[in-house]
Amino acid sequence: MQQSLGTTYVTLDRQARRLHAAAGELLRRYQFRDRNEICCHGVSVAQCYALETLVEIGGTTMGELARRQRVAVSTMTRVVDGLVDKGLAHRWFDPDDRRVCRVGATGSGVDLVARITDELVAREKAVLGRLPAAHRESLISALEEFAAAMGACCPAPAVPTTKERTT
Amino acid sequence: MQQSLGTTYVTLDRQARRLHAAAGELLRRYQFRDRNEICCHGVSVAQCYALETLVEIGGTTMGELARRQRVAVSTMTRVVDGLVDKGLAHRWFDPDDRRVCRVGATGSGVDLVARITDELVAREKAVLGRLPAAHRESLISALEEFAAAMGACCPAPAVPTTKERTT
DNA sequence: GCATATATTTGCATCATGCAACAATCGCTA
DNA sequence: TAGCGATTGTTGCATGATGCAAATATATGC
Repeated sequence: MQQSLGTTYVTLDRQARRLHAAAGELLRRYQFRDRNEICCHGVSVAQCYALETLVEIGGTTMGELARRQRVAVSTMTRVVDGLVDKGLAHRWFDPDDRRVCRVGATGSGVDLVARITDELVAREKAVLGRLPAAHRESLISALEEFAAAMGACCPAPAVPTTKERTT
Repeated sequence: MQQSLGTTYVTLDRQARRLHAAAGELLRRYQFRDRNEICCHGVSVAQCYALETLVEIGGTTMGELARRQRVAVSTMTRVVDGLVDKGLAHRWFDPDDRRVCRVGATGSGVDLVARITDELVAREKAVLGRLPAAHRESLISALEEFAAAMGACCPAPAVPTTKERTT
């Protein structure tokens, strides 16, 4: 396969369009899956994502949580409100800086995330099972590399409303 | 690397968890990108997706459009309402079956999709450019295969409110 | 102590989403 | 041809996500 500079560009353009299509399709499939699988557990999709992050990193501040989920802090306020109402998270002022709100998952929050994650991971397993075993590892590595490249490429100030300082 | 039956299962479980994490991360990045990139063009994200599909398949019915986007028909009604209000799509009754509503993109709809798609594809190109050239093709193929496997695995009745018959 | 910066919440508006009820139409059958 | 059930789509209603701007509370620097 010989490539001049010109065909390289054409190839990249075609690849980008295929990537656009495939990623969009994947996005919709995941959104659909999440809508259907998560809500039966009594939490919304956004609440589940936030709680998952809380469990994963073991508690943080509102700003950091919003940054990770890539939503406005005000949105995260309401998402966490819901989690607190349901007894899945707790929220308290940081004694060292009382402007800061620290958030953490409660015991039942941890349990719920475990249940939901197990369910979703089981689905991932089923999908992986449909792929040739030799393709699985490379798919996952490619996804990880891709997500990292996207993060590096689209800087994303992350917290739109207030400037977040990289501590 | 030797594998007993036991370690195979362990590996699959670990892979599924990595897949879950990577896909979730990717999902959030795309959602964030779409929120920021699409809305400046005067359409919502859902409207843009629907319009993109309309352009791609050259017009269809409400039910089919809803099925492709994996949302309820009632939701799609409102999304298309918005597109029609903006002059980006048109809607008319099918003469052969007047229950059916056909939808299509207008000229300005086609133009808008072209503008937005170009912008998004340019971003995909930038991301691809950050990957080793040798990885690009395999990433895209893997994504396509993965999306297909998800579709085959999670049947997804597709239209939640009304039962869709596989014609 | 006061001005400024930071972290978060609240008010407000927009939009997505699903379900249930309704409306219009089609196809079939008596 | 009238009627009945199925199909297709829209509307009313409720829930929830989202961002921006204003307000609140606290910290920091002078």
